[in-house]
Amino acid sequence: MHTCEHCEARSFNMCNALDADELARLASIMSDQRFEAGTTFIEEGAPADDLFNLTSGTVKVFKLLADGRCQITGFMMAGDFLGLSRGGTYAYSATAITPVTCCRFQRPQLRGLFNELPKIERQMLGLAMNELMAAQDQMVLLGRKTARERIASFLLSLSDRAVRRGRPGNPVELPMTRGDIADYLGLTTETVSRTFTQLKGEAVILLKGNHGVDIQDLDALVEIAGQEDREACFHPFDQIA
Amino acid sequence: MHTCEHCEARSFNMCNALDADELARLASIMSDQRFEAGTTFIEEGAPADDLFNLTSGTVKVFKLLADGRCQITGFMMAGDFLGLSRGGTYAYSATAITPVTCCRFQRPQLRGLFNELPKIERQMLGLAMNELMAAQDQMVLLGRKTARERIASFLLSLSDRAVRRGRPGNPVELPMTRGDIADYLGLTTETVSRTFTQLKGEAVILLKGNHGVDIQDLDALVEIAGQEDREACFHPFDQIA
DNA sequence: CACAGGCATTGATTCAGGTCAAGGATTGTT
DNA sequence: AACAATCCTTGACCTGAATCAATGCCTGTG
Repeated sequence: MHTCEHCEARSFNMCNALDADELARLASIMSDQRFEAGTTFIEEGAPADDLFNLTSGTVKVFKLLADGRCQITGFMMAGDFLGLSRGGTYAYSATAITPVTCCRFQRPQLRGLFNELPKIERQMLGLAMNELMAAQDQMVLLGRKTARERIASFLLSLSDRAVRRGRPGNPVELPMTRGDIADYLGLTTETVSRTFTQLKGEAVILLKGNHGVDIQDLDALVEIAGQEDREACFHPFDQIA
Repeated sequence: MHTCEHCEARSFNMCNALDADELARLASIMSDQRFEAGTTFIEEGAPADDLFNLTSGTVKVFKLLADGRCQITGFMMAGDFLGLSRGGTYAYSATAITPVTCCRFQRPQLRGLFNELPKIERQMLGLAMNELMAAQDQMVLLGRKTARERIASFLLSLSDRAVRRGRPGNPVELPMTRGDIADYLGLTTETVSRTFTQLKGEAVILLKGNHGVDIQDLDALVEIAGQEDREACFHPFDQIA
């Protein structure tokens, strides 16, 4: 049984602000859950009964067009929450790309807890704002960056996220496939592959099998990504006011 | 002097949940402000001292790359809030594209009010979630839709927003320039113009000068936009839980 | 260990949308 | 009314990334 006190995701998720008693209260309405790699546990359009808070593993969040085109709107990791709804149904689908553990909440119960512990609500507002800012960065990437810039930005942002979670920023772990990366960056598998090869040829990165990239020349990568505001990239707990 | 009781934005912004006393409390820390068309009143990177709540007019929110490429992340209208910050500085720039009126709050004071009136915080969480879902839709558009699909989706979403604000959904008002539309949809001015011309040629729309579009064949436009989930498009007050 | 199925790379070719360039239509100003 | 100044449209051409098509490489399974 998972206990919140030892949760490795605790320092950067919605539980962060809670003391031991409040944590126990939260735990009482929560159930631990595990999903195998490949499991789609949220389906766009299905009744949005639950909310999830990831504690380990990586999840892809995506939307599909009628003809099968896919846009991945984010890769979720420990501390991220999942389950946005629109009119009572999920706004997107979510599939585990590695084995995943998470806390599961039923909506009505969580709503009750919000009234009891407004701190949680505030914490979630902060998380939502951060996600909104990340979404805006992604719009810049999708609307205005070249394939090369997209790949460079992607590697840097994965590296940053790893560091923020207390893991090494290099080499970068890529749990997802080339196809997933393409669906996240608005490209095709082939273009992703070609761009990796190109950066490898320039000695900017080194490919370590299919799921790892060693950054050999960080400055060059930052230069290519063209995002002046790199360090400003993610204050963990900005609040709206 | 503007009074909250008669505010036309009240029914769809963060003040929605407040009673008369609470509204007065809010008004006490707020100042009315007006900006002429063309005024950039939020600059990315500047100290984020204020938060704004639009009451009329249209604002473009955008981010710039070092070489001048621009991505507009949203057009804000009555009821929308502005002023997201990251590490104490604004996360984007904002320019009025029509004359704009808004309520201005100083951050520290608003923070104090959040503690007093948690209802506001909840209301803002709902607004933020809605914005996040809109951002995800925009990622699908930017990453995976064709120019034709983008333009059709754009016209429909403007029409929907007008209806939600109690205005006619047709003809659609376009206060922004072709260049702004391009910067929002990840296209160029020329492609926007050509696509309008093409849709006009197919009798799907009718151009009414530079700032109006008459939708002649709504079904065709919906078909072209390819967004199955049109009616689900924006429950005004979905809450996180 | 072998082998099957998915995943990744690479090459050849195409095409949607970008770029460059020239007029035409609005809009606000004196 | 004449004018800039800006915005919009249209045309000709180009190019970055998509598509089509092999082939090679992992990785998990019996």
